[in-house]
Amino acid sequence: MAEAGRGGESLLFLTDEQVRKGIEAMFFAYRGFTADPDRILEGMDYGRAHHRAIHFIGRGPGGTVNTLLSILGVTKQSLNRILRTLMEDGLVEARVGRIDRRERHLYLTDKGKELERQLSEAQRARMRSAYRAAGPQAVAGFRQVLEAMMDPEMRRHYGALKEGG
Amino acid sequence: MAEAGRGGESLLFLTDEQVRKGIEAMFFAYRGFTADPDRILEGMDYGRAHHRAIHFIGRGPGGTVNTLLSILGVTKQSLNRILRTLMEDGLVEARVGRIDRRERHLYLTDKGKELERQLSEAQRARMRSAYRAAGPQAVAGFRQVLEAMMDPEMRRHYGALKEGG
DNA sequence: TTGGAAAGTCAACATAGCTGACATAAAATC
DNA sequence: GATTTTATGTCAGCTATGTTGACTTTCCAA
Repeated sequence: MAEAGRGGESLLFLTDEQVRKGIEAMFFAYRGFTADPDRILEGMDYGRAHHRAIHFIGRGPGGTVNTLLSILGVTKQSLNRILRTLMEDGLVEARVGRIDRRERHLYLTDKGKELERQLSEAQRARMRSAYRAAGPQAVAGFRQVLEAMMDPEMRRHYGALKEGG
Repeated sequence: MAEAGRGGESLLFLTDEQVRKGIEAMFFAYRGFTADPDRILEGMDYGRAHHRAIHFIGRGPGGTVNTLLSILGVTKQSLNRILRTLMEDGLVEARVGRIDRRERHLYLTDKGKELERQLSEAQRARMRSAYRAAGPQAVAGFRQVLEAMMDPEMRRHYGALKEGG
């Protein structure tokens, strides 16, 4: 790989080793990223899949099952199992669509919102602390790289969620 | 949350919304991050766990099972199943320790190196392309935030892997 | 030399993915 | 009005990869 010593500084950083370190950074950081919610959920009958469903239902209340399906990228059978338990436990509510009555629109109940808040707070605390440690400029770069790493369809979903900055 | 309008610009970016977007960026980007190796492995009898084992054995040849265990953060029983199939298939070799004969030192065979190369190349291509799209400064920020997000023990492993810049 | 700790293995179980087949209801189309 | 398509849900069964518990082999130290 090594693109000759004289490469402009715009290319110099792309050594194989640098790229590998990026890969490992993603791996180790993702573990930290999920660690706190995982800890909260262990003991309850829920797992990471429940967390993801709760997160995105909370983020886009009234979304349909199909929407959630394409955000999460799992099969309907897999999602259905999760949703069923969440509804049975009264964390999520599915309302029949008024315009198209085949659709189910998903909402968090108060109980669901409470768990969402708890999970989210733990995860945000870590993210906020990482942001603080790295500084504003690093945060911008972080988001740029991650966005460039997404598949186009995921980037679409990502962009569709309401913006904060 | 909302830290009053007058917060210095060093704090202003830490709105709840910004932090949530960071969380979602991690989620969607990680999907892209694993997508290419997953595609390669589907059809073979291997999954993501095999990829991780192959990656870190390739990265630190001669490491013991215990080292790998603490890097991967799974139980030895879980790792053992993965390692057994990789050894049966002749991708990984375990050599009994010369000093402490309880230890097994792990190495990739030529066949193992070949699969490692193939997986790594796919993943590096995406990472490199994201790096290019985002630019050198963004890459530095990306790594800073990810590093700050790791649990300390993971950061230790991360730092121990040979540096490239 | 014996007993505990460490490394690794075997067995059994749980979670959450997957595919395939099928059911139901509603909407869209012909 | 009949047919087809869409959205959702369900059953059954498979796979990958986690888990715990019990066990063996090896090493070390009291």
